[in-house]
Amino acid sequence: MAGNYLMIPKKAISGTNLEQAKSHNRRVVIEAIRINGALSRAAIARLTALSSQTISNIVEELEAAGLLRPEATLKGARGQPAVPYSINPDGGYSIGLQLDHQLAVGVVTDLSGTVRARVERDVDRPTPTQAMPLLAAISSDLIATCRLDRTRLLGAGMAMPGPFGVEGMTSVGPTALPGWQDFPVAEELERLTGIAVIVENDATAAAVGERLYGVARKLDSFVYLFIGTGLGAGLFLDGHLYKGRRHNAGEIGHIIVKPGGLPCDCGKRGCLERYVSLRAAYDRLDLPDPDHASPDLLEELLASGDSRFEAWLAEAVEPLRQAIDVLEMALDPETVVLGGFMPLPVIEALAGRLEPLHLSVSSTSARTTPRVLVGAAGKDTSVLGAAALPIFSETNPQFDVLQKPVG
Amino acid sequence: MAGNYLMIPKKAISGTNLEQAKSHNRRVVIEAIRINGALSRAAIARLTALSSQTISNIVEELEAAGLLRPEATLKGARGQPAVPYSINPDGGYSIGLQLDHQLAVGVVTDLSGTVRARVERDVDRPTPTQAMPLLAAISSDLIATCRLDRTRLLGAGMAMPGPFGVEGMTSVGPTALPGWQDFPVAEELERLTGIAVIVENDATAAAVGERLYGVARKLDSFVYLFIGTGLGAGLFLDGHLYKGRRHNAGEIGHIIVKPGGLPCDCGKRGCLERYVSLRAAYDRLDLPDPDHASPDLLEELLASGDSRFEAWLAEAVEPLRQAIDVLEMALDPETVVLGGFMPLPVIEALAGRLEPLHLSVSSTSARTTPRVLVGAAGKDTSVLGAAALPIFSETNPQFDVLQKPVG
DNA sequence: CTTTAGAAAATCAAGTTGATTTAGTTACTT
DNA sequence: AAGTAACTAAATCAACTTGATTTTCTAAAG
Repeated sequence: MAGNYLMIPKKAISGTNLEQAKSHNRRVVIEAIRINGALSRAAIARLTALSSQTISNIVEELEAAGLLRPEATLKGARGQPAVPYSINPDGGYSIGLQLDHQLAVGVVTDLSGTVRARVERDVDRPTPTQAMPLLAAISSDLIATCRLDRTRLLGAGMAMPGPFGVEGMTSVGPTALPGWQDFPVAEELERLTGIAVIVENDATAAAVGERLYGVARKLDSFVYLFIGTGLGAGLFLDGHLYKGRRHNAGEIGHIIVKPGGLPCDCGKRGCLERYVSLRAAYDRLDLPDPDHASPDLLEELLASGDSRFEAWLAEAVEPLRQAIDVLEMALDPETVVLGGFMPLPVIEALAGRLEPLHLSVSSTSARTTPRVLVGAAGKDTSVLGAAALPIFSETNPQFDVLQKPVG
Repeated sequence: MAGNYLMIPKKAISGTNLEQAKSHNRRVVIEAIRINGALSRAAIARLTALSSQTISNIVEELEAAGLLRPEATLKGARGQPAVPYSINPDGGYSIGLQLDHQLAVGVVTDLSGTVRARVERDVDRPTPTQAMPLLAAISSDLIATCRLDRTRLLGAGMAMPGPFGVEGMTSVGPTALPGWQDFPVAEELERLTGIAVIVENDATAAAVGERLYGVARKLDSFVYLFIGTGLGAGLFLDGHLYKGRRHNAGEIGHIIVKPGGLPCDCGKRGCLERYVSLRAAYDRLDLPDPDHASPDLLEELLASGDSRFEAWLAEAVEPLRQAIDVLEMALDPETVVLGGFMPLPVIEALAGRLEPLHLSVSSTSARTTPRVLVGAAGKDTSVLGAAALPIFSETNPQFDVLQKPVG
């Protein structure tokens, strides 16, 4: 009856102890403040169901560590006035890196997500050997221009197009970056920079950004639909980032929305990203050199009311609706957030034409959020998200934190 | 920048303490044994990264509580012989209930998932007022026939077709049960039986069953594709059951696989479950009374090589392939498990015709499990899964366990 | 065949950690 | 002056850890 595929004794989920519990509680405190804004100790205690004494101790520690800072005492209510605490932006910094077909971007953000420095370099479908030194140079530039306190650097996050490590998909076609299949990006960047690096696809990074600082701040389950050169989704489910078995969850660019439709380099026909993506738009416009077109062009064409661009818009809406439908049905999220490299006005134009959305499990009158939201971060969404990755991993309450490191 | 949709202070994730940690560790021990079979204390300690002393204490408690029992001492190796502990089947019981268009089934299982009693009643698209007393009667029958020790009853699980509470979908069409929209099933059953009830859709219940006792025992992330009257998926992701914001995650019966295809009662055209479901098969066979057809008929037609049934099979394969593709792309699971009310030979016939599957993120040579597996539980899969629900919720390590009950 | 060394499992007892409890104290409003 | 809410300090408690010890076996040596 049982599956005999894995006879190796599976490593069990590991136990926890007081130390892990404390780490969890610290994260819970930070998360409570991040979601709700400045909070007094008493308020945190109420929200987290921890005793006020425990919260006092944790807040004291976090303040000493520079992660929290007291705000002006709140007078006007009965009783002893409360001292609200907020997250100290200077409590930590993070480097965000983004690599795409034509652009490498790097930013430094503080704990509040504010950009402290930004660097941009042109690239042309870079291979790992070209990109690695460039990204390392970008991060040392960033550190230098900010005169960054390395001890306060939480790490670096990097966003790049997925999928990762799929034979016949990762390196194939105009929406993929060639030569990256199975390249150990994080390890190599860590070696070059000496900084801990977290690599995610651009959609996942963007999702984390929106969750920490954007429209998804209070959401437990949402999907970020990232329209870039290709198209992918970042999944934030039940308070956790869901990445999938091989880090490829959300790679829905190649789901079939029109059986027998436009041929795709992956070998299938009618893939979603043949209709909804920068590349799809470029192709539809019959640009002379679609490999080197810029998203800005689309913004201009939209503003000028270009008829061919309008035709693309019209044709893209139904596949996009289907993508949203599929995501809603499969994941029943609180909302779907739209964003990516596609210029904001174009995203908004698409969003504006979506109604009526398909009937789905999201079609209920008892909603507190709209079914579709436009992301807050604009076209830097994936670098900002990348920078958010280390902050997220250091401060978000997660199941893993409760697990003892085994070995 | 931030979303202003929820100005009510969001309840933060809550903290933890020693008590929660202990509860978590107890679950971790049980889970380790469930996944790996009988384990000595020392082995559990290694697996869970807890100290052997801690494990000794926990095992002692669990044995005293009747949840674990010692097996024969393992001699033959050096050192003091190990005493393996396994889960005591009689440590607890659970009631599983299942309701569908034509059948209500109830089972009692023990902690090992073994069926101790089974009851079946015919129904005909029952409304809540018809079904509730029937289900209550079934559970008291079960308790009586087993002479069940009520103190060892962990609870009851119930599986029924989804989606739940979606206007224009829950109660519409031949694959839905009418009159159940917004009916508080769990509350009502609890009131009638005095037993704690967990309600899930049949696919989710089946997923839990396969995870506890079936082919998915060692898997962290998988999808159960449930082919019943309609079609839905149960999602087990990163060691957690993912249910979605409104308990409707995985309701992919109404994703569009053939734009402009067969009309569906939900108002769309080309929905998946118009091609892959019991109902789809019945419809394709032009049965005189498809509302009262039985899955057994399909098994007979398959065995006899009926040409119309073969035609349905042939037509169902591509939509099924697409469904698997969508699930793989969206969730990058370790595997997709096939099952449901569709008779096992038919499931196997479908599975046998699936190759070649679409290229997806699951297409990689570095796999330890096949992309598609057939579920182990057969057509009782959803009742057995339902019975597994309370056991799962009482014994599986979950994030929530670490959270203090607030209030 | 007996003895002895070695190994692994299990236990014992003391020690540590961090949340909770209890009993205040402080600093406001009314 | 009374009341209230926020915060603090010390003592308590629960559960994991540590390290030494005991138990019970196998394997090798005599």
